[in-house]
Amino acid sequence: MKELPKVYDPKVVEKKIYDMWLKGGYFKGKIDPEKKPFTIVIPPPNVTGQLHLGHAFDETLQDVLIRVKRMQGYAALWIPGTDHAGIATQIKVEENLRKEGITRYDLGREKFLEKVWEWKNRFGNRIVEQLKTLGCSCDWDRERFTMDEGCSKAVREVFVNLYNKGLIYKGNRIINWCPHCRTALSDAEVEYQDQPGKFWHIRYPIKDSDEYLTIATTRPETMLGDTGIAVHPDDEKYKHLVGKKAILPLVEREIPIVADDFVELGFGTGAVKLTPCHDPNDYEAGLRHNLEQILILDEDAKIINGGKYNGMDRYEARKAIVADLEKEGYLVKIEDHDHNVGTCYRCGTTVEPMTSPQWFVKMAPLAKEAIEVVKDGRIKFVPERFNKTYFNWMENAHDWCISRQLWWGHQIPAWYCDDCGEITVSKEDATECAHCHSKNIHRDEDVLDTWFSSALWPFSTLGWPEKTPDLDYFYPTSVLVTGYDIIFFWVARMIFSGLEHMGKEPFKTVLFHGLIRDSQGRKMSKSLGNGVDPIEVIENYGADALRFNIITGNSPGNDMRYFPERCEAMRNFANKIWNASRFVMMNLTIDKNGLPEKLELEDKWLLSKFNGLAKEVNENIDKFELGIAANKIYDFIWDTFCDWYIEITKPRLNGDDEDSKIRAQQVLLYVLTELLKLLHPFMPFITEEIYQALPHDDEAIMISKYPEYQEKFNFRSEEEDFEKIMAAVKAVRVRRAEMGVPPSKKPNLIIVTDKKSVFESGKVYLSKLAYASEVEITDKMPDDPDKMVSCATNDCSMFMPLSKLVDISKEIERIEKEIEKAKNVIKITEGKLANQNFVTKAPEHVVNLERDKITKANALIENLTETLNNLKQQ
RNA sequence: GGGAGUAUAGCUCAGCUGGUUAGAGCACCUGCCUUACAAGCAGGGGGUCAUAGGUUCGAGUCCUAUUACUCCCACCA
Repeated sequence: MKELPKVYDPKVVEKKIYDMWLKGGYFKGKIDPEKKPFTIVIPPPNVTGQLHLGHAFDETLQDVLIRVKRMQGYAALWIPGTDHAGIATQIKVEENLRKEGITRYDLGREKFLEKVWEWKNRFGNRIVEQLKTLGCSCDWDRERFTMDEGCSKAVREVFVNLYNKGLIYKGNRIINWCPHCRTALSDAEVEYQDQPGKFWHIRYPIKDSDEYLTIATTRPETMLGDTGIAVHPDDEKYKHLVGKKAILPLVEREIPIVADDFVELGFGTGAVKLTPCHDPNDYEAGLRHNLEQILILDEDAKIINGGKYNGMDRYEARKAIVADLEKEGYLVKIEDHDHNVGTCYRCGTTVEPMTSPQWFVKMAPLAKEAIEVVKDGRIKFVPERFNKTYFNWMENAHDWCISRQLWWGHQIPAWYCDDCGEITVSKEDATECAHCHSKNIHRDEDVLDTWFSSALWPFSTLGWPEKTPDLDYFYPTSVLVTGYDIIFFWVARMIFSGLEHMGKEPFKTVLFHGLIRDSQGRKMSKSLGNGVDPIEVIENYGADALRFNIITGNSPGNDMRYFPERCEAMRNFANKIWNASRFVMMNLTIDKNGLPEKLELEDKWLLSKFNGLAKEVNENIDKFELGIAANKIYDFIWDTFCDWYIEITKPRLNGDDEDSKIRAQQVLLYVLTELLKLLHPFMPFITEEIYQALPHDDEAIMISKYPEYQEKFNFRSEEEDFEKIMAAVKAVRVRRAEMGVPPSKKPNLIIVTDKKSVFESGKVYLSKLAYASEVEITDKMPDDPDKMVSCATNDCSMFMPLSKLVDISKEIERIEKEIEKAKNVIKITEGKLANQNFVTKAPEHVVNLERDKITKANALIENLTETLNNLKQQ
């Protein structure tokens, strides 16, 4: 048998094991008509990013699921890949260029893209390697990238299909513009923050009148684009002004006053300036009232069409305009006013709403079935509460702005004809206008939103638009595991995309997890410097410890705090398994795994307990309660297997009964192996390492069969009998601890019981567990009980000649207390049973449990009273 | 303005469809190096399950209200 070191060292093991798996080809997802498919697609991390704890969490959940399913006999496939992450990556490369003092415009599109590809090739592998150190069992041969050939093909296919169906259109509509990234953003990419601001009250004179209207605004510079004023139709204060014109201060433009009920009565001054090009509400109102659209900001948020303010930055212009308004007497007052400011989710810059010619996906027709599919359960969200969030978003989603003024990404497959002005959209690169056949065409410069390609991930990774066997077999995927923070960005869009292009939902279940926060509950971020590098954790504690830390104590959809100390506890657990396995190996003289015909009471107890564990763990996993499952395995290994069963086998292994010795080994080996299998998805490395060192049937634990409930191991009565022995052992230990007797002091132990045969079967190990020199099992009380220390359970009274150590009066007191306690239990229970309602309405087994409780308590009282009387006789 | 979540031991959290005396890890206290493991073993202390009502034979678990914190969504200029 192999000699194992005393302390488990993950560092030497993990790399070796991972290579072994790779070599075995166990990660490969293979089409097998005999098997059911189980598919997961990885949420593709940014190709140039590096692993953070959030990924580690996400990937660990997926790896646990995929490993379990693989072991359960499914054709498991986990498709890995990375995302080109349009804005994020482009920003990084641009930042890098800035260090050299150049911008992307200096390089030009083509050269710049070369740089990005270089960057991608340089860092693209980093995160993949990091996933491997975590133990992810992805099918690396199928690794994909959202800008690889296949994905590009899928993107074009989708774009053209949707365009032809009228679900993609180009329009000059109001969008969110990030002046820093110099691109349009979708609604989802804008983060709103409450910021302290001001309310500037400005006086707008009415034409041909001495009257004026006062209007409050948080963005005075936008007045340059004002083309109207709205008041509520029922607002008595302003009714007479509707239809008249106001003179826009500073600009001197005449603008109409209109009535529109989007104006909220009683808010602000009751009059709203309308800037159709720079506010979504005003845009709509402008359309309703046929107002002129004047764009006053350019790509850098500098003023255009603003006369003397032209060229000023938006904030500079704000200052200048406020100063001018004041100078000319238009400024009524300035109030403090907090308001919600939209910021770019990538760079944090305040975005400007503005009209701009962009591409959009029409949401309403796509949303319909996307809502249906979750409502009717074809897609299940775990936890269910995210349904509501999802419905709310889907029902109200505006059209999705998909064009980005970036260079890194999928360039939009649309060509404009310089002759007839029509648009040609095509899967292949167009060479002529589809309308007038002019060769005089140029391609749209813009690229698509990153999430446009991510939305196709569940089928583009399987080969779509080709009709591949993979697609046929593995789609729809089984589970999608992701954080609730990208439900809109990604999950929602995958759902309508899958339905639209595949005609089938992209996954059956979505498992949402929460965010990992730091130990104080704060979000981990670069600026706070509170991020935890999982790679560092793996180096210190091992991937298994990290995985187990993350998995346990977490429930779906809830955020969790990360405590480094917990990794220590999990490393200790790994070490515990390691040493338990060492113990088994050290005592092993057999070289084959298999259970004996004959089983002792404790063997049956262990097998029966394990059987229950396997049942529960499978159930928990089916319900995605991975944390609970992991905890149960932890408890079983540590408590049931190590602290009880291993201790019990020691006398057998060191004893003279060769037959019993072998049988103990067989049970030890069998249960240890099964436990390792049960644990393997959670702690893949250490379980594989140990499995390889044990006599084993399968090539690798990761392709062995996942344990499940087996009726033949259901030994209920043996379980109960053995627990009687456990109770006795615990009672002795408590008594000794109370008296402070060290384990080295080993007295005789007399067990008085009417269940002699049960206790007889525990005789081999009772002395060891109860620190006794010898154990006598009898149904007669000892002659001199008063000279002994005693304790009792429901099934026995026990005596130890340690009376010198104990104060008789104290002992009497203690026993009386115990009797009191037992009597109290009886009182409460009898009260319950006296309640006719309880007895008739509660299920029978519950009532029986209560009855049983009384019987047991009575037995205990009897045992205790007997002892007490003996003591008192002195 | 709408929606959701959380509130359980000193700390971090489990507790599924209501059913024995509410659990774990860490921390704490006592005693042990008992030849697998001191990264360990045995024992222990510590909780009116946020508050107030209600449903029920029975509530940490279901319902209603309240409080506190967190998050998401929304066009109050």
